[in-house]
Amino acid sequence: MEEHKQTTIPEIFLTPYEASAHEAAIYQLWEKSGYFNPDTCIRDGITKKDADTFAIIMPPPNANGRLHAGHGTDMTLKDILIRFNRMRGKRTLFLPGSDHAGFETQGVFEKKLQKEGRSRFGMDRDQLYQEIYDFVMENKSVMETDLRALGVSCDWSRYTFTLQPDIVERVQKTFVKMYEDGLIYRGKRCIHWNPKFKTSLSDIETMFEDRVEKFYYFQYGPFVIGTSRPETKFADKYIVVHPDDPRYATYKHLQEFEIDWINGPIKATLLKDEVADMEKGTGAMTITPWHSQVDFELAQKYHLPIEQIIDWDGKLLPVAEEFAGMKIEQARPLIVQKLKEKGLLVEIDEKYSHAVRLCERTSVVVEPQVKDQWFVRMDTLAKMTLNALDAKKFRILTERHEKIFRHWMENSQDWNISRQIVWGIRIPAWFKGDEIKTQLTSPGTGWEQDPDTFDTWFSSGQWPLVTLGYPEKEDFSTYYPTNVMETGADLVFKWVPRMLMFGLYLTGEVPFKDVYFHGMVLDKHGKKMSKSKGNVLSPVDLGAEFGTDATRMAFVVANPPGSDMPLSEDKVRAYKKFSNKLWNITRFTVASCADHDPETSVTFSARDQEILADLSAVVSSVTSDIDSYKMYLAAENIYHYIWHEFADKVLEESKEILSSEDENAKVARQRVLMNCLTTSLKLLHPFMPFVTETIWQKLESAYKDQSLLMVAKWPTT
RNA sequence: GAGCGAUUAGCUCAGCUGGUAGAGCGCUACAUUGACAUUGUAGAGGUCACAAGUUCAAGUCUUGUAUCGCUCACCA
Repeated sequence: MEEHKQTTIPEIFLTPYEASAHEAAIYQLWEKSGYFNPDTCIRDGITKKDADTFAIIMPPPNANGRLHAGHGTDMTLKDILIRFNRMRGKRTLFLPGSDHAGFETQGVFEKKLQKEGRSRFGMDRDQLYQEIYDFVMENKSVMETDLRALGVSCDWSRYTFTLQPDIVERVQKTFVKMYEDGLIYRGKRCIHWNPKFKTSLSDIETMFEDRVEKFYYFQYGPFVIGTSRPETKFADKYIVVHPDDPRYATYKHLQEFEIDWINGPIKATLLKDEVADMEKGTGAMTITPWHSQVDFELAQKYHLPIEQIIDWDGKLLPVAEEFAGMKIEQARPLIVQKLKEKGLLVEIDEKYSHAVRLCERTSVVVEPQVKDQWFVRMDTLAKMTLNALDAKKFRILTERHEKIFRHWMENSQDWNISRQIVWGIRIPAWFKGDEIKTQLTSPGTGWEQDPDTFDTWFSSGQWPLVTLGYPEKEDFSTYYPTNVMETGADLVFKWVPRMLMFGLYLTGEVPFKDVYFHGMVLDKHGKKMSKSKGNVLSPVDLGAEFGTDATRMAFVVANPPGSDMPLSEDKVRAYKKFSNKLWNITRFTVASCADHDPETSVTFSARDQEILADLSAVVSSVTSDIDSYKMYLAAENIYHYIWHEFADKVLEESKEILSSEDENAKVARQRVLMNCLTTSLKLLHPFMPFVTETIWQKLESAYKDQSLLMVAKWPTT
């Protein structure tokens, strides 16, 4: 008997589970089957032609680097949903792609240029574009390899890149349509300017940093004004005070003063306006419309002249006279010194703390500048989106994020979509003198195309539409709207609202029904992962060391929607042990059932029935948990069942029955065990696809409804 | 400055519509050629941040306080 068992256990089970020995081959098996593509599933009769659809558009990882822990969570959660629904017989599409990530990629590339002692300025536009293109293509393939390593079951035949010609054309057409509909306008506004990378930025591409700096008080005629930026004050000719400020009651609105200023006498005018804050400093300020949004708006209100003080490189212009050509940091102390010598410096507050706006990607201090740019008018689109939310056309799974989302939507400013970089989709607008035309091809001789490109979010905002081939392709009518948008909470403003706005605007329908935000992956102490702290865990490296399945489990368990999750190697290691536990459970079960004939009829004992009922209960709870996006509970549930119920209790108590003389009882129990095993493998497959499929491949075909577990039928109760 | 969240066993966290606390890891003891030491069995460990309130009954609802964290914001 012992010898018989030895020969029927596949040899593979005799040594511990070694993930790296199986994963690549298993992925190849899946990919070769063609079943990542729903059309192939229909062709082979695995999925019914009229089955419900389940579609997820992959948030395109930026085509400029490797996958990080954030992607790990992201991809794992989506792949679980996809595998689950595929096994349930839905027409399931996971559509992959990558994003050119305009400014970010160009930033990465410019660093590379810098190392080589080169600069993009002065480079030919087409040459620069081509070089970045080659650079991105190289990195793109790395990213695709990483996705495969994570076991992501996406349909590679539908792979989309944001700069491929049909996508570019679609995005440009949207621009033209929006311009015609009055949702896009070109206007001179005070925008965020990055003087180092020489491009404008939208609000969401900037961030604030609290800094303690000097705050200066200067005598400005009869007033004392405060400023943290003396270098912008050369051309300030208007003082603003609050109309109710008693300190300035004796002065009149529009009263003029002859005063001595940095570079000599000037004529200044008093404005009384409520924007002035009486609590702030002396309650009096001068305005610099070209370099401040508030001041710019005030200048527009009173039709004041505006003048540029700082150039596009961040250097002072001739208006600064002796300081012209100087960088701000260099000029500031000299200007203060000069004012001090003139007796105009009243006081310096050394500990003034305020928020400084920085470029989110490069941490360069942003300089407000007035510039002609293209803007998307947000009011109509935001309202459209909020209406859809109110009408429950889509829902945000976490209440907290819904609040945040609403608040942002209600307060969103017009969106600057032009960028002064080459890496992106060129804006299809043409200029001839003061004339403007928006169309995809040149209107004729004498017309110059706008050199600017779109903000990345202008194209990725249309991602669900363009990937599915809006408006004419069949995929669009089949899979739009998609089921769920699962993405990082950091995209609650950047990406999600834009997809909703574009989707609703162009099709009248939301692009997805549910929005699932996952939190950030933190290190084991709950700190942000960052290269400088050296606490970064790469999903690919973790997968190589502990197995991809273990890594996936670590990303899912205890990771409820909306909250951040600490991750440690210990956690991953725990699930590596679990892979091996499952491996040994299989070894024991298969060995114990080697002489079992799956065709014979059996009579279950009361205990057998109880075991099967328990199994059923697990099936239904795992199913409903995933259905309600509680993957974190489902994963724990199936883990707990397999280890502490199936292995610790069922298998242990079965040992006696399996070695007993009661042939009927033994055969029935064997049937029960094989049932528990195959059902467990199915339930666990979405979470731990590799080890479950590896085992499945070694099971006798009589126990399988499909030769690939990936497309086996999800158990029902 | 505003908003939001968190505070439960040493660590990381579950505890849905209120009824006298749970999981994983860790720890302790014991077991070991018997599917698996990437193991099993047993066990220790918490006045659920603090204060007040509602209730027959409160981690669970209300209010306030404290600490931590996140996000947003045109403060000269």
